[in-house]
Amino acid sequence: MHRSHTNGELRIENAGQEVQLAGWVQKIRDKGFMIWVDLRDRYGITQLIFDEERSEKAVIEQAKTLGREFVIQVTGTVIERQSKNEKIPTGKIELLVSKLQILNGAALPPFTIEDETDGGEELRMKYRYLDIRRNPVKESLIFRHKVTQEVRNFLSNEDFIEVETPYLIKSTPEGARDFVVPSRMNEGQFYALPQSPQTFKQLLMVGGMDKYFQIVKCFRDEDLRADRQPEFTQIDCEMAFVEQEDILNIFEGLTRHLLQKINRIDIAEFPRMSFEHAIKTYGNDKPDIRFGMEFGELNAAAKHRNFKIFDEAELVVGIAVPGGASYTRKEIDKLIDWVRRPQIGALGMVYVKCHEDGTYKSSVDKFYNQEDLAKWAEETGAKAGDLICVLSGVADKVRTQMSALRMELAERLGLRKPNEFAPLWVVDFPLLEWDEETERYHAMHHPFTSPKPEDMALLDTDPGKVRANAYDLVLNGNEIGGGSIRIHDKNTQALMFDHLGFTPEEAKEQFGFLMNAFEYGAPPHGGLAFGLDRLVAILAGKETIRDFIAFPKNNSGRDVMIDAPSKIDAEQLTELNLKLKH
RNA sequence: GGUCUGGUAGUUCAGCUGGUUAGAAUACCUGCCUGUCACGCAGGGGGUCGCGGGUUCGAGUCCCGUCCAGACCGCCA
Repeated sequence: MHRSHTNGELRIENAGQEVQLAGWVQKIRDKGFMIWVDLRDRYGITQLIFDEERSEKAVIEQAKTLGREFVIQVTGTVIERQSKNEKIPTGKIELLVSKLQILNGAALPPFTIEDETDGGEELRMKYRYLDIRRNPVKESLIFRHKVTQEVRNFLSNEDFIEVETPYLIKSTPEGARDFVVPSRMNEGQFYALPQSPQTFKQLLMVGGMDKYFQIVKCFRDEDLRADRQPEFTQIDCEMAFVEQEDILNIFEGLTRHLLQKINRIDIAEFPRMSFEHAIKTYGNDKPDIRFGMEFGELNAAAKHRNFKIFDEAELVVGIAVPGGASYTRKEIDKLIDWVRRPQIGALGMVYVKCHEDGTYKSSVDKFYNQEDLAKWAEETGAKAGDLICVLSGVADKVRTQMSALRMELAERLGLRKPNEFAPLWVVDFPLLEWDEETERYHAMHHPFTSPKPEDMALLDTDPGKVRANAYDLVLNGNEIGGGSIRIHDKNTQALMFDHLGFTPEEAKEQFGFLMNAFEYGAPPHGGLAFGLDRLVAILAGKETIRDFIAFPKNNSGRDVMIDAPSKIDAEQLTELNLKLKH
């Protein structure tokens, strides 16, 4: 078994050479007098030829037994093609086969191994190893490799050290549900798989590692989505002796580096936006700023005109839809239906058409005159030819609804261009978030996040108002990274746990190791983590992260290829001292 | 935990208000074809309509249950 070249390599200059190739049979075109076989490997396709006149009969007979996806090795002479194929790099040559060896036969694949496969999602996942033979999946995995390689290059050049942290750690009730692993040697006790290496990277800072990173699997036992997997990869980073500004600068640099190396794009603007501004202007904390359509708050110009719905609303907010004035009644009704779907949950939508002649036509002309509507146009930035969409209600709900509408309209208008990139930092996140269910404050980021010193006084009087030294990196409407300056002294950390409703005993039980470490000279530190799967997908201009994961799980957390999770036998249960309820 | 959509040939799908022998494309098999590369032409095989129950003279089609898949809400510090 030997190959002298790959299937993507041979050119017209190689004509006359005797070579050995190996790979999979992509396609057989049997014309009777000649048989062509496309031989495929990771690197490309080379056409093999078996010819009545030039090949030995035995070799032709052998070629007739080939099937799709057979693994073969051939020896032959590179010759110039009579009819060339300009579409592939090897299209000027073909290999006149003198010796054919079938290394392995193949059952008929359940779907076609082509760029546009006929296979559905489930089937492709069940036979993922066949799916990976297809160009789009193969290229996606190679693309991911390039991204991680560039991440390692950049961070290593910046003196970061990659350190591995354990996967079998301790369960904590904060945050997402843990995946849990029973311990055989410690009866009745369990490890948890890390939701992130958070505490370990902080301990590495105490250990003097200064600048750390790790490309690391994390695990969260929560329900999945198209872009959410139970195990996913983070680029996890932490630095000591830094302030927020230092971290933002380094990772702005990493983001620019990736866009430069991977996408050949130099980012001009890399804005920073406060959480508050993002919420008010875009209705969420991960704004897509590739396009405008910013919120205009219309309370002043919409209330006290006897329109009851707006008068009773906490917030009236509008956005301008470019060119939307030409929408028909039917199209607008459809839009109204769209915002009224339970997933969005708006009760209705008011609209204003901004005509070219400077007049306005609204669905609420009974209550508003042209002057009022002109004011709305001003607030939303609507120009002649635009449509203003207006929603009202409880402020945070309206903003969420309007944000969904903004994204949907931008999608329909083609404003979310996959090869355009607009990164930004969202900063000054609130430290705490009120949780209706448990009726207490939760850490918005995590309990190790440092409050802004100037807001410390509010911690007792108005905890919801306290801002954190926390930041998110947002790219094209996706949160791709988030982090914070951490608490590094014992007393502040104890205070935080207290505000989060931990008793000192609980805090000690769960995070005693961290509090202990803080007694021994913890440096000021902070960091962040990128979601690698999503980052890679976005850089590639794709929506689904699954193509960038070699062996992803399905909607219900199953690996349909290996059929996991699965039952374990009674002996294993006994050994682990476990008993199933049912 | 909830809402919605789907499950028909190896595969992707069509199949109308219930009505003869369930179709198309593609893949596969056989034959033909002197330059194919989405090859072409002729022919052929291929189905427990996810599973269980019900309504009906009659169910792929209607109803109930169930399983599986997908999208979303809740959830994801």
